[in-house]
Amino acid sequence: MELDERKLKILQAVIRTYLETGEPVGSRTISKYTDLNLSPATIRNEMSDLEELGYIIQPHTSAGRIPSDKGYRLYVDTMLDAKESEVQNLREELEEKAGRIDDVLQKVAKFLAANTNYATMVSGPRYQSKRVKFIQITSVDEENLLAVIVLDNNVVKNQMIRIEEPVNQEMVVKLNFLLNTTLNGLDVLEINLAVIQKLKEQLGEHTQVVDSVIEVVGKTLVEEDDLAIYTSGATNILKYPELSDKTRAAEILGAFEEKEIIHNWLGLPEKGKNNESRDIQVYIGDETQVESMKDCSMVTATYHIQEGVYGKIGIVGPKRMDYDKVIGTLNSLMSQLDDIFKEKK
Amino acid sequence: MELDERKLKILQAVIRTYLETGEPVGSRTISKYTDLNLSPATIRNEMSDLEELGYIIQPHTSAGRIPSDKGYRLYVDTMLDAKESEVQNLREELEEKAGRIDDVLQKVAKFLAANTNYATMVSGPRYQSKRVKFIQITSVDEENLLAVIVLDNNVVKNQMIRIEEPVNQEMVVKLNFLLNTTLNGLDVLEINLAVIQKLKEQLGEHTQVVDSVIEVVGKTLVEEDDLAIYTSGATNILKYPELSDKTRAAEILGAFEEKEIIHNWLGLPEKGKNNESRDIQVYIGDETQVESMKDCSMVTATYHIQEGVYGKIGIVGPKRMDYDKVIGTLNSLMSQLDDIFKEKK
DNA sequence: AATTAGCACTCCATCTTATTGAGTGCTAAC
DNA sequence: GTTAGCACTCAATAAGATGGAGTGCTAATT
Repeated sequence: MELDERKLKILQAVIRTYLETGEPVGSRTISKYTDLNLSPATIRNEMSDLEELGYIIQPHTSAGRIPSDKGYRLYVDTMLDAKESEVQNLREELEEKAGRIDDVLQKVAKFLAANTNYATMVSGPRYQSKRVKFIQITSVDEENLLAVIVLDNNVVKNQMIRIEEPVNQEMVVKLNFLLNTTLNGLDVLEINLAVIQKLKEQLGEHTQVVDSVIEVVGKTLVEEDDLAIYTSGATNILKYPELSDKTRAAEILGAFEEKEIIHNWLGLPEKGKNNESRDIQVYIGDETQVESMKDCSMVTATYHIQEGVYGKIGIVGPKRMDYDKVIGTLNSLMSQLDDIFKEKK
Repeated sequence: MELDERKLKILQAVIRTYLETGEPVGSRTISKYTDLNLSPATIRNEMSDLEELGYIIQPHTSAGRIPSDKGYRLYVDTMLDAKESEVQNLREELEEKAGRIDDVLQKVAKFLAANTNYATMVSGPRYQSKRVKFIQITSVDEENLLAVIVLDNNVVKNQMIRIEEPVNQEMVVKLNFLLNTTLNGLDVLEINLAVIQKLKEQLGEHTQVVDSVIEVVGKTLVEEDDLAIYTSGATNILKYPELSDKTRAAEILGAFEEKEIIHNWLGLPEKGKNNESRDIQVYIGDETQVESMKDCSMVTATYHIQEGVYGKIGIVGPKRMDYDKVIGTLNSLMSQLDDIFKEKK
């Protein structure tokens, strides 16, 4: 059996209607909905075929049909129109904040949650390689030194170093010189115990203070930056009866509290099809690879800050999410974001 | 009518039982539970009195009784035993992280949520006055200057400043000198447009670059630090039937996504009674002043990092929360925290 | 050969109606 | 003052009864 034009139209009608109502869709509804002018009986026959083909499902004998994962997939891959959306208003707000990337991303998450009524999450940019550009030790007061480290992606780290005894200016200069000559240009991944040990040796005569400074600087450099994850609208999940069952909702909402979990979600491998030109991916039901999300869908998109520096945005909702709108909004948002970051660069 | 010894005992029994079960408590249950050896009939009479006094409530005619807000309040104020709790294990984990206060606080939130099964929130320390200790402008590369600002509470701010044309070393030195002499020791609240204007004037000959540097430094100083709020276990709310009604749950959980709201909650005025010696406050039902929390209770505690620098910890659960355990845990945790921060200081 | 009307059948959702049982208040006895 | 006894109330649960949306099948129509 083949999917002819008419079956496709009917499938589309079933899905569209279901997306709106969340209720199983019957033949009579479709008969009225479409421009096909077919009687319910005919529709029934076609729907029976569509079920046999695996695109729709009957929750129970005398109910209408709802889309299967396979049905959604077909819909997402072939039946969506490109649409413009209302991202414009966000633009200027973002422009203003563009300095603080974390603010921008938080705002993006909020905006998306508010506009789509789904749960959203945004991961901060991951820098692929980080080289030391510049290190500076400064004496703040008698008890504290301040280490400021600039990486080549212009990320700044700083770390107070508590010291027992005051350090004289000469020593600070010497330390700065040594640290810079040794570490500059090194990838932070290359900075290990051996390098630190070597550093200490090079500084022939060295006090305990110097030791600890070098140690702290080394540690600061190596330390994992924590996952920057911004979420918003997690509670939107509760708006959809099919997800708001208490245990399931608790699982999903719980996951939204754990940055690591979110990070994993956003790290899902890309599916073959690329919708539009942007890196927008859709995961339906089991495709999310997460048991507790088997009744959800997730749409992800990738934004780029500069070559090799990117992060992801994800939107989680029920399978009957308004893919059209979500993808449209994401598309539009992505191009705005890329613009903003490009300017800034 | 007075609250005699026996009435108190019965009230206590009602509350204790209700805390465990969450179900209205009947006279027969109490009759068996207490060591009073009274028949259900007698208990009934006493309970009738207790209801008249406003300490307990009958949800409907033929149900048992549940504590009223007034009943809980009496219980919290007078009937709790001090108890030791299992905070010890947390200690060393915290010690290790003590450097990064935000990590510590996040961990505290998680620990409390996991241990109490309620929703928890922690606000980062608020510094009452912030004076500039030290400013340093450094030239990072041809396109960027880096401003590092240390406040007297040892909070470090830094800000990249993009510049059009390279700045020579001499100018940087001059800038540093000027900024430090003018701003050091000033409270950030005192740094307004006028001060910045004066700064510019003092620097007789000044290029546009210098202008922008001063502007950026000023802005960075004045900018509100964002609210540091850490939450955990919000979804625990769903575990309590009396709160997991969809709309109510959505409201509470939604609030947990908004830092401002949390911040307001934690800023509630203190109630008269102080439980134990620490600043532990209990807000029951309407006392939270938040409509959507009228079926919740909140316990807050204050931790101190140094003189005048403190933050708050809050635990939100159903009215029938295990006050005994929560307060015990908080008490113990607070003293641990205060210790840790003191050492670190 | 495709479409449609008609009809019997299924099954969920909803409403109605018992039934149960926990709990109370009251009265009279202890 | 305490308690046993009893009638009464009311939520929660269970057990039918009803209705309606929807299907699948068959036979008639185009």
